[in-house]
Amino acid sequence: MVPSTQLTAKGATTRARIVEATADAILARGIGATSLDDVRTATATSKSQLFHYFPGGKAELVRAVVALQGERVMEAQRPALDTLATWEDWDRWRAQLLAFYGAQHGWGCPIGSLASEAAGTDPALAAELVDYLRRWRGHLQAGLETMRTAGLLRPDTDPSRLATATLATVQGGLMLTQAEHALWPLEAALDAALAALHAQAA
Amino acid sequence: MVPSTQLTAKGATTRARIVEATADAILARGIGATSLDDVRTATATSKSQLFHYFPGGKAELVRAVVALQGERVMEAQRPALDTLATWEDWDRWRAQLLAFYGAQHGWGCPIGSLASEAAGTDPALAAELVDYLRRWRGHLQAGLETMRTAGLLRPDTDPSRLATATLATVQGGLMLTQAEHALWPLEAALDAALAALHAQAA
DNA sequence: CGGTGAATGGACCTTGTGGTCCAATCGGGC
DNA sequence: GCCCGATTGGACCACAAGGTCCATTCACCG
Repeated sequence: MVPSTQLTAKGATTRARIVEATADAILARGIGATSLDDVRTATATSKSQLFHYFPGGKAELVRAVVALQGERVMEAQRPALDTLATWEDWDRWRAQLLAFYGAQHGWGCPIGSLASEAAGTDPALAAELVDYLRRWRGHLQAGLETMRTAGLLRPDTDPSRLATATLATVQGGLMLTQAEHALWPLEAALDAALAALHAQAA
Repeated sequence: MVPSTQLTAKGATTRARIVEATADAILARGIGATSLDDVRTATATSKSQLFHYFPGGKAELVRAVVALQGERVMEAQRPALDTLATWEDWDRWRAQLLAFYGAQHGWGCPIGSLASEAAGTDPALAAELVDYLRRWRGHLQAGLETMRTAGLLRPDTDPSRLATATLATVQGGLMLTQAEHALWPLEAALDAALAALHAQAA
């Protein structure tokens, strides 16, 4: 984690530029189809810079991208994600998701798509991505538990399963978004996800 | 489409063996991470055989795999997929999906995962996969329209959006299945998908 | 049983890619 | 201004992967 070499302000800027450009490239084409030469070209850097800032090579660069994108996705849902205690909170959450993914360069989810790709190629990276997915689900689950306790959801509701299903619907919607190059599948998916939640209302 | 060279029975067998083994490999590791040498090893064939049966090289082989897997996925849902006219039909459909993906070697959806991967790397292949997804959604939509006409669903139901959302939930569940290496996310997702449908019951 | 085209084996080529290395330059602190 | 480490440039390497090619074997058919 701690860089073996000290970073100056200039260095930090360059490093950030590399990570962000790589994040864009990976979102567009995936990990396997993004070469270091692509990154080099997109950032106007040299090979030595890439390995200077990421001594671990491509794997370390990809990990940095995953960390960046993971935080971005979580942050985009805040503060709603932390307090899904009322139906209004869920509506806000829905709106924030649509705003984030609608404004994003390219389609699909930077977490979900990579999780799918890494599952079969890079177990370590896949584990990191699964971690983000579980944290995401955890937030949804916590909200559902709060609402059940508050009597907004039926007592027989299973927050864990319902949170998983909600996340699944969002992710599936994003996959279709990626396939159709349009946002509406995510809208439709979110509608249905919230409908499934309302179906459990007390 | 028509092979430039005639196939004997032996040849057809070899060809099928190659396609099936490649399908397994691609399901496990994805297209980009499956090399022709992997296929060679898995099928005990030579380079010349691969290009003899698939003159178009890897691209043509992958297309054959997509066609095989696409048909398999659709077939696995039949006959329920063609007549989703009652709630019992949807329950049967649910059970068939779980049976198919539970018995499958490896996790995830051979259509959805590839659609996500191909979206950023191979537009032509992506189009083919999107076609399968649209046909899939079309079947769900047809069922919903039948049910709405029959008065089983509220008149203000939008079969198109609801079908999209249902497919999204299934696909998202399969993605989580791939990530968690377990079937239960798909179960939870299907529960919620059917709940969302029932929420539109007349 | 001989011939003909399919089926197979495997060497070889080319390109793309991750990674290494060394030299040159920049830039802030003494 | 000088020094020293951070920064940058870019040649170079090793290897994997897709693809080509030719020679050999196999199997059916007259």
